[in-house]
Amino acid sequence: MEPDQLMRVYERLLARFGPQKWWPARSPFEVMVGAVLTQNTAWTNVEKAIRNLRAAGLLSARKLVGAPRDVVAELVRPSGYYNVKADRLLSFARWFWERYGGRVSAMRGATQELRAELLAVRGIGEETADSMLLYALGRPVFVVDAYTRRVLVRHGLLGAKAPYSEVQRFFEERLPRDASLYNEFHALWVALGKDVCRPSPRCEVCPLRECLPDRVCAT
DNA sequence: ACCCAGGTGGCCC
DNA sequence: GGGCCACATGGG
Repeated sequence: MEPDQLMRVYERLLARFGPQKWWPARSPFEVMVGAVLTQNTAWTNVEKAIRNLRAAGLLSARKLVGAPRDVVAELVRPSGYYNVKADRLLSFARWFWERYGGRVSAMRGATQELRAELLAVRGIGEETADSMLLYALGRPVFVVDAYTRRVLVRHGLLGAKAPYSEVQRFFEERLPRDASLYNEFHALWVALGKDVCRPSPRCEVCPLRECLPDRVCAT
């Protein structure tokens, strides 16, 4: 696909779904907490967990590091995998506190260096790291998730087993390196995945058809 | 009673 | 280095 073609897809999605206003959060730290909690989980459940953490006053690295594991687990219970996620939140909070004093403004390094640091934290994989970089730090990193894959694979634009880095490159090598664009584009792609490009698809109304006349949705 | 949701790490071969 | 598996709640 040509770069200008992908930009037209973006315009079409924006016209269809409107601005998505991601990431819904009150602070960059809350974005990072949400990025962990939303792993394979519906966002509505994450909202409940974040409300619990806020009510307990734990939405800062300083407070979170001092919280007992079982207390955190109980608070994040609505988001599922609550034992796993309590450990992941605490390992992230410990790293963030010790490495950066719990201050997002201290994360000034090169994007790829920061990415490597994040990936070294237990419970932070590629999507979570990239979500933090883009939505908490405003770095131009395109986020890849299950929706992104599904839409691309269905339209035959990528193989089903394409690794994360390849899916990411698909967007980054065709788009200007612009964090605002990546922000909105990823969110719109999720909107598309939730709407017509569901597991049980309604491809007859897929807005991509107008931009990709040579592509036929596979399912 | 199913299926799905803004993944990740461990273990196996 | 890929293929399974556990992890768990809440909504359709």
